[in-house]
Amino acid sequence: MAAPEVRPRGARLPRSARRTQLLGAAREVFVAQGYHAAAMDEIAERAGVSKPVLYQHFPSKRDLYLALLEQHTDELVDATRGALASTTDNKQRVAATMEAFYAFIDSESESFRLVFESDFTNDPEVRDLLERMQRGCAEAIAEVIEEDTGLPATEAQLLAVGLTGISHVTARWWIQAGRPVPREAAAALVAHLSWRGIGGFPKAEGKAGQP
Amino acid sequence: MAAPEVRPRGARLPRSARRTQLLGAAREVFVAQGYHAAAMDEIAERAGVSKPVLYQHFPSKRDLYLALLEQHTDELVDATRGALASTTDNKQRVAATMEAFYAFIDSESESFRLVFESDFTNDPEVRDLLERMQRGCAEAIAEVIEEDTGLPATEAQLLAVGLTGISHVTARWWIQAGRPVPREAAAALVAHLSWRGIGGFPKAEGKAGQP
DNA sequence: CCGGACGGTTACCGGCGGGTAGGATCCCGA
DNA sequence: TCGGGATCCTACCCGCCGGTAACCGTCCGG
Repeated sequence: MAAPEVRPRGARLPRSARRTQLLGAAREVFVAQGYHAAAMDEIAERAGVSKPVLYQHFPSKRDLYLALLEQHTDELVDATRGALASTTDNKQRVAATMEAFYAFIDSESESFRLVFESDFTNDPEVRDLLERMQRGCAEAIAEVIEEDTGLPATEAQLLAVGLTGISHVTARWWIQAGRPVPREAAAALVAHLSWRGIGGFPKAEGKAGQP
Repeated sequence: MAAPEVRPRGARLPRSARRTQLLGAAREVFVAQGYHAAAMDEIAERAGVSKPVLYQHFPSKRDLYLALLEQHTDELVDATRGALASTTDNKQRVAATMEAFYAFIDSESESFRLVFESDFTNDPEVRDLLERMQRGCAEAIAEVIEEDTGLPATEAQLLAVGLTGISHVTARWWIQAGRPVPREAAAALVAHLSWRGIGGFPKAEGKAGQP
């Protein structure tokens, strides 16, 4: 691939600039290799720097990973909140949220892999961050559901989680299958599924369905 | 916890019995710790046996994990196929499939964690197994969708994946939240969501929704 | 009584990779 | 010109764990 392999060595950088650059290199490596297979040496090399420099900015591999992860989970929660607030028509809300979700997953950096394909979920803090993220997204959605349907909180939460599940799983499938349809089409189809259900699709002939 | 810690040492077993027992011990450890944190020593100890015995049955940690994983992915695909074949009414098909999915996840052994929370997805063969599993489930569902709606294969596949996504994500949430509602209720609610969509739930007052 | 197959054990190796000690360089203000 | 405080490097340590070599007891057929 023509990815920005190893950056030129030798250039000195002010502390904060170096830090963000290291985060970028770490993201690339963690996304490509996962937490366990990623080596600190490799992250350092990718950034054009030696390992101790990395440790001057982050106390441990784990902390580096957590910093990165938090950044991206926050991003998704914000995107979800934004999409929900963009309209008051619920059907459009669903569409907007799906679109936001697909946009998040479709980013060049593939950073969604950190969030949805983490291989460090054994760590309690990682679990906690991911759980928080899901709560953040689901509660925002559940609030709307609860308000508009009068369902009990638990049920609303379950439905909300279901909606995030649709987007999450279909979006990853869509990427992994090589984006077989345009992003907007996929998001729209999935939004339709979410809004009308699978029973809401037209029947071909006299097959079974609703009476 | 009162989990069956370490089994009594000293008993000799015929080869095949030992093998299945080792698989059981491995499942317990992998489920509790994940692939990376699990040590071969611990699996052996859990089975009341020494490490070389483990290696007389499985050539490597990776192979052991793969054997275990394949077993459980097959299980889920079969359950899905069974549920789809249990009726010809599509609405009931959805309900049955959800119920099957929830049953799979609600097993005592928590073996679903191997499948849905694997920390070894970096491995190509693991990826392949999981991908196969999703294809297996999704294609079975997509076949029905395609046949009944006349949608193109890709679209049907996307919808099918969406339905698996609902079950997968809600079921895990339901477990993680401490099973806040009975399993049948959760499965039924989620089946309703899948069939009618979020737009199919009753409105509380004069709020936005379908016109 | 004997040999060998089978199931099991202890004790060890080796490398990978996270983390660190100690020193070299360079910029900048006095 | 001369500290001194950044920034960065080479070189190393060491613990963990997957995997193995070599050996032991026991049962069974001849």
